[in-house]
Amino acid sequence: MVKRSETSGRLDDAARAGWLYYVAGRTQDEIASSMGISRQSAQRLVSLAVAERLIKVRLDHPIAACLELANAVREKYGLRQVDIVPSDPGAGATTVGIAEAAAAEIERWLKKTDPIVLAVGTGRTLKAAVDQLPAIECINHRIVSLTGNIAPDGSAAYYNVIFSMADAVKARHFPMPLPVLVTSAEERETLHAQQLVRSTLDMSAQADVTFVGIGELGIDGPLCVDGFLEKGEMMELMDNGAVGEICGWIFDSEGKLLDNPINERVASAPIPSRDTSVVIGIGKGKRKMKAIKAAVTGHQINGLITDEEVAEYLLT
Amino acid sequence: MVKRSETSGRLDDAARAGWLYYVAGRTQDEIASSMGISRQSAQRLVSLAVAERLIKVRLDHPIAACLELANAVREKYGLRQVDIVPSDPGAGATTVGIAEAAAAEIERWLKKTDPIVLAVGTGRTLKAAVDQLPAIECINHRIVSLTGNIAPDGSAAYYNVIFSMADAVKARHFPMPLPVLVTSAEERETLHAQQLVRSTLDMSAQADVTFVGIGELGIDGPLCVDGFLEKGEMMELMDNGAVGEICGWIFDSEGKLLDNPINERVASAPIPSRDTSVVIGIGKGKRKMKAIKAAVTGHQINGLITDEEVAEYLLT
DNA sequence: ACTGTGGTTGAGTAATTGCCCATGAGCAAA
DNA sequence: TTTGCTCATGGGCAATTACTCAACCACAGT
Repeated sequence: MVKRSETSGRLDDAARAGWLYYVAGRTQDEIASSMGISRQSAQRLVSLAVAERLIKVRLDHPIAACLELANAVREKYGLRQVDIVPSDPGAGATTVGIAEAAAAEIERWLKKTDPIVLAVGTGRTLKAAVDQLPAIECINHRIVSLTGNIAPDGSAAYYNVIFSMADAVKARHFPMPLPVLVTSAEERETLHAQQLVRSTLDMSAQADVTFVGIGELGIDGPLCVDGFLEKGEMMELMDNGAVGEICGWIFDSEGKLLDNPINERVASAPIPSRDTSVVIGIGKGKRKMKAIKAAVTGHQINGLITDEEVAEYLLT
Repeated sequence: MVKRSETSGRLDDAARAGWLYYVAGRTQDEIASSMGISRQSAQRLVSLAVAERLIKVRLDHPIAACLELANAVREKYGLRQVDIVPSDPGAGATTVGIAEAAAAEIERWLKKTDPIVLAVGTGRTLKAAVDQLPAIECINHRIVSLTGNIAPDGSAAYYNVIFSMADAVKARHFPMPLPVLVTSAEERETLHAQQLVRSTLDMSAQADVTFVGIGELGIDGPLCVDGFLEKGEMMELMDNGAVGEICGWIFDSEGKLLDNPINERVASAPIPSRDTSVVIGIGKGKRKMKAIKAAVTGHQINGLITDEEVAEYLLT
């Protein structure tokens, strides 16, 4: 039995219980008696292990349907890489499944031995993916955020994922000390000219791989919900043909960045080159379908992680 | 509600069901209805996915390796219980880690409500473990020492752990009022025939659980250091194949007790039955490896608390 | 010392899952 | 066509697990 120091002891016990349950296949009763605790406590430890993401489950079998879809989507849109996860008919717009898949992909990159620059955008889906990451130590890599970490109300933006990532991944990380939207193009110029910002922007342009969430527009889309845009602004954007955004950059149904006042105020770094690096978009669900189709059509991204439902839509 | 065609393999369905169950966290009922099959079939698919190793579970925590080692050691040597603590490469032959683990295990037994007889041996490791015990009150239990409490020079032996234990644990405790080694087999008979000794011996034979240290031989081993044996005697023993001792009982590399004059002079109680009770050996470190391997091979013990280093050695 | 708060525990109970078994479909051999 | 075999199926039920709740404990702030 591993040492039972007060604080870390609980997680140790949780890990032990989780291992006995999932890996060794013991029942919770057996675990309880072997650890000298009650059955209920054993159950709690097991669910704690799950809640703390100590237990990672992955499916080691390419579901043929998903593979076929992935291939078809990749060919049709000329993408470098496509991952399709099964749709979960019950759960609606949640991040279940896609987060794990994205985390696995991120992990794959981080395990490379050669130093890489990994850029991340923002969004709930990406946040969920990052939360699935195990602890990794990769001193050689650098992680850079494409988007600002300051919310409209001045607080640190919750969905700025680089901080969550720093918790799990031991690597140098470079946040972007800017708001997401500034008040004018001129202000953006000024801010971007600062030395600190400048170097972060330069680094992001050299990213080897980039993970971004794909956001849909609409009055219940993230830009409105998180208070970046007013309802009125959103309606106007949509009237002008906007269908989605990546890191705040708004694009139309062809995937072309819109030439409008909002995009001039976006303080995010430009999306790294799709010619020389891998830019993987993450998103699923009916509401994001149009945005995703636009993003792949206009080559805002050259990699995609999504679900069956969206994949089938992309093929129609 | 997608009906699977027969052509798509059964394993695909299993993978899908397994994914929905383990990754998406749906119940088997939900999976059944979304795949258009009965709940039972869904259950079968899920267990098929597990049986076919489509589902891989891993524990993302440092103790995972220890648990796997423990399982492997337990199976290989047919032990009832094995605890492995992480090796601390910095600390050499100290009791760091293992003492806490052993204390936790002792505590677990003492917390039982049904009255038990707990027997203890001797040794530095066991002493360190007992020192880690918190104050416990357990009037119903009895604690009995297997070994004498009189050192070769006539003083009370420091490493007789039952007195340390009595400080922390409020329970009736029964030391063994004897030397560890007597001068001859005849003297042992005489002493053991005494009423007081007799009853303690009888009680030790009924122990529900026993904790013993595992001692290595050698001129810097405990038997020599504590003055029980002369250098010359030790060398002779080792020439005769002795590799370790438990409570003074010396055994060879197969774990068989040696049939020699020293063992005839050991005044300790016999090690309680490994068929009807739990006898947990405690020890770690390179120097004890051979002794530990012998003890588990010869079933001198049926439980083990050790460290990763020894566990790996045991598996070679 | 008092008290509220956060966290843990075991009991009880509802939900979920694992497994046995009778049934019947599919199929090859008689 | 019949027989015998295999195997998937769903019903039923026992085992197992998840969740709720009240009680309890430790502790920080009056």
